[in-house]
Amino acid sequence: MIRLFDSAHGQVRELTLRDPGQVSMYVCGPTVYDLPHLGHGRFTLVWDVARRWFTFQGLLVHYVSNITDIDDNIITRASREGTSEELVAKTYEKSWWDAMDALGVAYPDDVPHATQYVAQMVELITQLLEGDVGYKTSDGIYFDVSRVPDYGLLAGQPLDSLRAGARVETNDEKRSPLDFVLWKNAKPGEPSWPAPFGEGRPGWHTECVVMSLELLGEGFDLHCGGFDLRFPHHENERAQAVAAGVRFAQHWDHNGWVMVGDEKMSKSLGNFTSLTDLLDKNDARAYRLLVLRSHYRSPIEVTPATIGDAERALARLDGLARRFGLVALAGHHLEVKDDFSWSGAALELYEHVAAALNEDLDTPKALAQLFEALSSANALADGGHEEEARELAVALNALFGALGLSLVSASAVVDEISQALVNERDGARTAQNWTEADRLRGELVDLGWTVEDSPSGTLIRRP
RNA sequence: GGCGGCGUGGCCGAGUGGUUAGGCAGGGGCCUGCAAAGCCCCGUACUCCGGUUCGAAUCCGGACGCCGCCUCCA
Repeated sequence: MIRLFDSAHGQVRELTLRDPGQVSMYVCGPTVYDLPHLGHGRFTLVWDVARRWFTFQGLLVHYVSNITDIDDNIITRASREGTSEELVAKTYEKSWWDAMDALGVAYPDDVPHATQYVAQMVELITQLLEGDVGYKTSDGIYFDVSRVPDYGLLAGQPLDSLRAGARVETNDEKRSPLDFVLWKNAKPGEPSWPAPFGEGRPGWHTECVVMSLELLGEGFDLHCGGFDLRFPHHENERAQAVAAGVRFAQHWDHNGWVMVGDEKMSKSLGNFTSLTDLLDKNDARAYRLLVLRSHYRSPIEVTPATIGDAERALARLDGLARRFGLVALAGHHLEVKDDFSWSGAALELYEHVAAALNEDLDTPKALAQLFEALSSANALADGGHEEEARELAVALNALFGALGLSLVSASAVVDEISQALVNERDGARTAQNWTEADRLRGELVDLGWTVEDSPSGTLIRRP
């Protein structure tokens, strides 16, 4: 049984599946008008981990995440740069997938682009207009939130109190400040599509509700995104589905914020803002580990210090991979439990990790258990219990892989000069010429190697 | 104004009323020719004030501080 927080209920609930053995999930993707930032990195990592974990346990996951390729921000950028909306979207979508690649976020099963679903959006809006839930103003079509009895479910507040706090600009034509735009009338020079109610383009909230239903069908299982999407975006998606008489997501979940200390973000302070930047400077796995280390609904702080901390922890994982010659897993491949064998300490570890992850995706708890097992594996090997140690190490590799973390044992290619120094040093050590051995170690270190002695002789690797 | 969250050891960060979270950094030890890697041991923390309880970081009340959402936003 998988239990997961449900934003619609404000508590952890069992994730009941529409089709047993299958999970249908929709994760709100980016609007591609700029480089991806740390927040994008977090939400993609969090839900990538959920997807991987569901898959690992044997569930068939249908994972859909969209690209919003038409939007005010895209239009603004295109006109500012004197280029087309299409080119802006293409450019930043490329950056998006490059970053996802680097992060080891697996490609979704489906990636709907908003511009490809305009016809279906027009259909939905037509239906809402017919029911008088949608209404015309001079600049477009709006949705009348008062027509949805439980509007405010995801916000956790009734309509009245939401309205009281509304900071939206007053628009005399709107029936309520909370009403949101379904369709924006075409403006000269902006992309637009034909519709019976007038040429224009869809509102953001309409895009996601249409795409998720189109690809996952009525009453799909899980709808996720960042905390800020809870209201109004997800509230409004849901409102449209309710008004259209369609069963929508059965479970809602939202991940927490990325903080960058209380300092303003700026390059001069060494704070990272763009994901692209972070990935240029650090091991991408460090961000995944950082994300896994705190609960997905808590805020996390991303600073050079916390990233560095995670990178050093990663070194221990890679040390295990080196010691046991483990093959790197994860990446684009989603691991499945049944591809590994489980018994003894490995099975026990799996069960503990599964218990943690199936209780609201408690990755910190799972990680604590994995790190403890990592020490055990090394201790067993130190004690000469090779078999047991190896079994545990293989299980650890599988479980880290289930979370999308690759353990890397491959050391850099050793050039001829370095290899000659290694050979020389082994000779010196055999001859017990410690002075010479130390001098040669110094040379290797100067060449940027980390030098370790082992039963089989000098080992060098890149730190 | 409404709704919600948070304040834990040097740092990050979990925590279901009583028994070790975990990681990083630091100290000691084992191993090693010396190192590195690895293993073992160590810090006895929980914003403050009351209360409930045999017992609270964990429940209740209050104070202080911080943050998020109510507008585009991951």
